[in-house]
Amino acid sequence: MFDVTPRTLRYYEEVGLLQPERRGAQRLYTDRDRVRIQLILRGRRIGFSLPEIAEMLELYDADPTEITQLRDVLRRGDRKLAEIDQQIRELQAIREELLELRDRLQRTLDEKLKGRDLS
Amino acid sequence: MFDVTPRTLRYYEEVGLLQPERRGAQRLYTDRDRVRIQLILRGRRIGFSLPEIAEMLELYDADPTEITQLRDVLRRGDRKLAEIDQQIRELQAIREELLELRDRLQRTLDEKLKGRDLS
DNA sequence: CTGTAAATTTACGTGAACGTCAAATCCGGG
DNA sequence: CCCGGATTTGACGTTCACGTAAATTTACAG
Repeated sequence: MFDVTPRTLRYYEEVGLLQPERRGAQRLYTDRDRVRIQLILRGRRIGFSLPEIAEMLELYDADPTEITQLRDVLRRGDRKLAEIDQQIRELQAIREELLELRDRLQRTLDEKLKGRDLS
Repeated sequence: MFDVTPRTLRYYEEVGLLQPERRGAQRLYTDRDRVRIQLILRGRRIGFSLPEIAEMLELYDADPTEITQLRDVLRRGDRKLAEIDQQIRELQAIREELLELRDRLQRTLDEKLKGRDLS
């Protein structure tokens, strides 16, 4: 369904990212599990480690009854947001550089083509 | 200087990302090397593998004399750009979700505080 | 109940990206 | 030239995120 092997799902369970129900010995992945799997895979695609992803998932399923706990979750969420903003900035920096490089190459290509026309 | 161990630099050299000069047996890291090191580290921070980073570095130091080669480099650069744009989009998606979550938590915190005031 | 296909468990293997440690080598100062 | 500290060179170890193969166990049609 998500192009993921059973081994991977069991590993995610092993490290605490998933807790599928059991019907006897078989694992039952609920909608909640499927959502979490998608979040995990997206996190992996952008290079987060499984512990980092775990931090983010904890933000989601935390049901903080205590005000101090709630403040704590908010603080951790803000830290994560700052990290992500930083990462976006780094990606945009690389993007800018690649665009510059692209323009340079494009110009030298244009020159070479013009030179060829004149010959 | 960049908070990186000698072992790491030698490993990057081993896999072809760096080619520092030698004064006798000692490695001499030039400005060019230092720039490359920064690019490598930035790539690592945002989760690129060393082979992926190698691809990008090749784009920089390619000096394509042949027009076909130049077109090829341009094409590879565009592919990389597309990947990076995709990654930025995924990060922004996560960012949006975290912001939503943050707002929800903030609101329940506000309610709890209001409830406490009234008691 | 029984065979068998599927799911689980257990355990070892793997590639990437370094860490770590010892041995050898180099290199500048006296 | 000699020596002590720095650098280099293997070589093996480690962690993460799974892959893989074998042995069990389970589930279910007939």
